[in-house]
Amino acid sequence: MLDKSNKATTRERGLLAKTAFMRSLSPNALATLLDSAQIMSLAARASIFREGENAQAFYCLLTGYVRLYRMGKDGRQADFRICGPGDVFAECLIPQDARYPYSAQAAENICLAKLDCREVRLLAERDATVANALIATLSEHLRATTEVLVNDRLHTAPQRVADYLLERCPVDAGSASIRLPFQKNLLAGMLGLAPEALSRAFSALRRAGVSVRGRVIQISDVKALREI
Amino acid sequence: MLDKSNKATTRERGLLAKTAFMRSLSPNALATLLDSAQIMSLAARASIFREGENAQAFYCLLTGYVRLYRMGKDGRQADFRICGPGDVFAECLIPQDARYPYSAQAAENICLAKLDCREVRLLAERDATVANALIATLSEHLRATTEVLVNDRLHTAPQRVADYLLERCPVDAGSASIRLPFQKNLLAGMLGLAPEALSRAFSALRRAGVSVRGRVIQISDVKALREI
DNA sequence: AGGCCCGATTGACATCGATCAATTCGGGCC
DNA sequence: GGCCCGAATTGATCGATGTCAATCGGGCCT
Repeated sequence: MLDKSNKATTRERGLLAKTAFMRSLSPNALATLLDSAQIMSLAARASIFREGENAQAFYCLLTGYVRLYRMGKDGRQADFRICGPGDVFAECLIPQDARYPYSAQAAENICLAKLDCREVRLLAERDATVANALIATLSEHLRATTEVLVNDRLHTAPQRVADYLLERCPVDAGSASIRLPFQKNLLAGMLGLAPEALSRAFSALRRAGVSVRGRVIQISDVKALREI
Repeated sequence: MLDKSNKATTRERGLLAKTAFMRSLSPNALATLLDSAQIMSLAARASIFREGENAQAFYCLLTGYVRLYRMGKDGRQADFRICGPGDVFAECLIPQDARYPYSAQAAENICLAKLDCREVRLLAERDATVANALIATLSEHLRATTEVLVNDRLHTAPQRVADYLLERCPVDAGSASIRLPFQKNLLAGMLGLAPEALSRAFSALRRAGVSVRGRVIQISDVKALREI
């Protein structure tokens, strides 16, 4: 479990700068953040932070995937967001939230940048581009989370799987082929399903022209899938 | 269905100014917003805006309750947030979201203030207190929505009802009495339940010392309820 | 190439919650 | 205080999904 924490290399600075969160920052703010970023690598399954820990960092994922989840009293855990390359998470920007309200775990080997949220907060006060980026990021997360919540309440498992697939199909394709960027395990969690239920949802979609081989998913009739 | 749209009276300005969103604004920004606010009253069940409509307003609720919901293809609708007095909703702050991604409906007779989100956006660029207020509001909404999502996935109906009750009990009380601020209908929606399921959840909680009479709920043993 | 191991699938079952229908309740109004 | 309508409860049933257990399969390592 490599856990060295380094300054960003040129390559990493490039990756970070292309991120949705950093793309629109003023050159000044961007430089400040890049300079203070700590780059770290973590092995699959490593914990990034846990529910209740002191929240002073703010993360930007460079490569790999991360699970954000909460645990119930009985020990079961529920994912509510899966972060991929370029995503920002744990935006603890209001001073009040001193503790992380959830846990974060590397779903595979990852590389991420750690920022100090106090610093970001102060920067946002002086530089409107930072404040704007925060607002845009939060808005987007809120939209996405709301979407997930509504989907859970409105759609069955096969419908949610179909939605997921359709979101990454070219809009006007007749057929399509998709390669999942991670294990089905993760996909199940992000759809709020047990792995078994995901499997069954895929079988249910066979009749709609969806065939699965490992991580590769063939969709013979995109339009038909939309009707599910 | 009264739908007049007026300048804010002194009383309404006072209410608005005490709102979580406006409380921390600079005097300048506060005055600007209060001056441009349109106050309107709507009858129960009136639509405030609908999914897909042009999003140019930003609302702050003064009195009553509002349902935010989305509709599925089959016409069923799912609430994802219930707004009460002082709440802000439809924060369409990034220029990109030109359309409301959901619908809003008055759950009872309400009084609300309508702001221009373009104006708020511009104000946020110049005044850091506005940007800060937006960040705080969005953070809080994100936290709350995440909480709901996780609760849905982790807890059964009686547990979610118990959670709701416990959140509005004095922390250290042995017993408590709560008066619901709205119809059970609304509560069901906000917990993601059919009204029948809410009823059944309440009966299930009888064994834990919860008794219901109309809108009044008696909890004989708060600590016991926590164990559910 | 073979074997191993973890992830994925399948089956059987239990449980939860939605739905539909039939009462009952409660609160607002006269 | 009584009436009446909409809201809430209760019952019966069904479908969806979680859970546990067994098996299968693919990828990876040697």
